[in-house]
Amino acid sequence: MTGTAKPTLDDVARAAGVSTATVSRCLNSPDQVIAPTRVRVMQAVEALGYTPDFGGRALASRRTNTVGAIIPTMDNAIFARGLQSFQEALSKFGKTLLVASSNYDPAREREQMEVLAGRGADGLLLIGSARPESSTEFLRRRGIPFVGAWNLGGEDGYFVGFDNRAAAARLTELVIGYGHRRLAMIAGISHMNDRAADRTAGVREAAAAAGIAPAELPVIEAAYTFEDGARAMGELMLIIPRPTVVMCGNDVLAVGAMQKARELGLKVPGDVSITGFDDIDLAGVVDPKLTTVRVPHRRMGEAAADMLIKLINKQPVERRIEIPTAIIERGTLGPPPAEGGHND
Amino acid sequence: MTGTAKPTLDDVARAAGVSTATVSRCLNSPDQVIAPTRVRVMQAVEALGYTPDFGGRALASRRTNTVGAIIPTMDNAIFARGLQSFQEALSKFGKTLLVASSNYDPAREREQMEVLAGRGADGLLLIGSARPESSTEFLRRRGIPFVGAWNLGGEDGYFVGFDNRAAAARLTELVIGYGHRRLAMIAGISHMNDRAADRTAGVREAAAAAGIAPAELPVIEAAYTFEDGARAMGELMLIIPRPTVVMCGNDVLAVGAMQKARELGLKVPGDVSITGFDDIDLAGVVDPKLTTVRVPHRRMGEAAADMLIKLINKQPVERRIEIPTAIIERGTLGPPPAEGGHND
DNA sequence: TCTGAAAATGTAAGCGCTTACATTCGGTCC
DNA sequence: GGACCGAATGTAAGCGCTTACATTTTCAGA
Repeated sequence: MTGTAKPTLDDVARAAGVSTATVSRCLNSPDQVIAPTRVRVMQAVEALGYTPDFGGRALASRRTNTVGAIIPTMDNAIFARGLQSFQEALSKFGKTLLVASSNYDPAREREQMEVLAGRGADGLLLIGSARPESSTEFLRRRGIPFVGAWNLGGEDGYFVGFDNRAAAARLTELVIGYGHRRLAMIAGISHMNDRAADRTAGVREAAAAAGIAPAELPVIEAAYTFEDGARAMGELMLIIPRPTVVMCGNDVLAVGAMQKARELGLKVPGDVSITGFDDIDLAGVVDPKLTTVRVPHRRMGEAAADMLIKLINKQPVERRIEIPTAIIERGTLGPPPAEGGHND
Repeated sequence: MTGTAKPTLDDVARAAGVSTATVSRCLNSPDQVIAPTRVRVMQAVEALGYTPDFGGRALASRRTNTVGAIIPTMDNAIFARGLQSFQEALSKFGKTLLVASSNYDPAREREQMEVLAGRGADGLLLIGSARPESSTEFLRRRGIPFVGAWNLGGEDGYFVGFDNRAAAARLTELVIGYGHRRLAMIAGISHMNDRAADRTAGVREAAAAAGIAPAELPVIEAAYTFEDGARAMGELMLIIPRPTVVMCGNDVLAVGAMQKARELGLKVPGDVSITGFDDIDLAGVVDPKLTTVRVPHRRMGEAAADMLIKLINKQPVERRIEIPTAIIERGTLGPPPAEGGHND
């Protein structure tokens, strides 16, 4: 404990008997400094426990090598996984990731944008595309490139993600192909969440295309927990005639629904089919295993990092990179039960 | 798009026709500035899309209002949840959280410490206590307070967490109380993970106290996935005489084990009992529901924030805050099967 | 109307670092 | 041996901000 004050470049320079410029060079471009000097400087660095001050460095060099990500919540495995690989990819380019969360609140997202901009983020990763024009305008004005992930946006902006809508539609077509006509849906909360909204839209679209009237397709929105999924399932199962399939906006809801079905004494898929979305680990563990849509988060994280780096370096990039999804058929989707008796 | 350059305090001052000092005061202590001036300044801020540069501010004020957290991986719901509440608690004090991950590598953890120190973190949240002396020495020398979380450490340092060892021991006593003598364990990877190591130690300790020789207690370490849990379970079930209970280092492993048991045609808890640890949401969803240890992550996150803030403000604090855990008895622990026939 | 203290604002000195430019050093070549 | 040159190092000017201190303005009280 040689004193609590943070050592500065100057301290190191004095200790090593060189100028601050030489110390700086030792740290940033070592080969410009002759070996004996370098060794002496490095020893001083070590001895003092010096670490460069980020603020000073950023100020002087006008570079930060930092990129920011603003996710709705950390408390969701989906984002955690994608973010982890985003970070890994980034660190290969010597970039540091700063993570902030918005709690699904656009105002808070904007705040975090300002914080990250102030911290000198070279670029930003955002989730989805649902945000006020003023927020993107702010970034554009500042010249901070950003990419939207987990979904594909509209005309302008850069995106890497999935076509949630198309995937949901394809799954719905499969469901209808099994002979189901009485569909129901437990959707994620769509407010400020275009991923959830698109999935719902996809299901509705495909149902409509098959001649199922929108009024015939009950949709309940539920928060991202097993309990909420179960609760929604409870409501849906009260409907007469009972839906023969419940399509869920994500796997967590689907597992909640399965649990409720079991409680109600309903066999899956014998009495009611259930589908999920995301293909999280859990989907392979429940019994029967969940039929769902695989969404490759890791690949998306990497692709997003790649795109953002290129944007920062002003290299040419595609505006949209679509990561393909795949329907994983497992055990929870089957043909509808034979018509007739209310099995009571 | 009024130009891409980042506006500075100076730009705002000029636009508002005041000095930079006044602008700074508007931003930091608005009541020192008379209303008309303040309005004019704020309009200029708005019009230019100005956000203060963090580096410059940190440099000049020697304050950052930043705290850092270094977690092993983001890819784990356990940390995500605790961190989320840590952050929420922190933001009430106007602190910003910077998250870094170490990938369970002490060298990388040390690196991140230096990065965060360089970024001016006022304090640090670390996970557990397994790290080289040199790392903690570095922080101490820098006068950066830190608290270890998720576990309780040794003599020195500040900790808020659970007594993983005692909790595991209590659960083991319960298991033995059910009449089990042939225990086995699927432990988390203990390398650089004192939480996993402590849980294993607790089980061993209680078993030994009940007269079960260490050699009679097979332990397999497995990574944090369903698959690894299932694989370990497979190996354990080959042992003759077969263990009557498998205690798992966390719920994920336990669910993997349950899945394997089902595959093998073994009834839980009829043929083999299984216990978990953590009480994640999943524990209440599997069938039968998992008997496990509840670990209140949110409360821990809050307590950790509280402790760190006090440390930063040099207020008095307890060195250790233990968050109590609770055994949650549900459906996967029962008496051992009657002795005799190998049910073949 | 004038005085003086308090309130509002301005001035300018750094905070720790990088970097353009200046200086010094150690060789090489004639 | 001296001129010259590239390599190594030093000097010093900011980067955008806060803040101690100086200056100006305001306004209550006489």
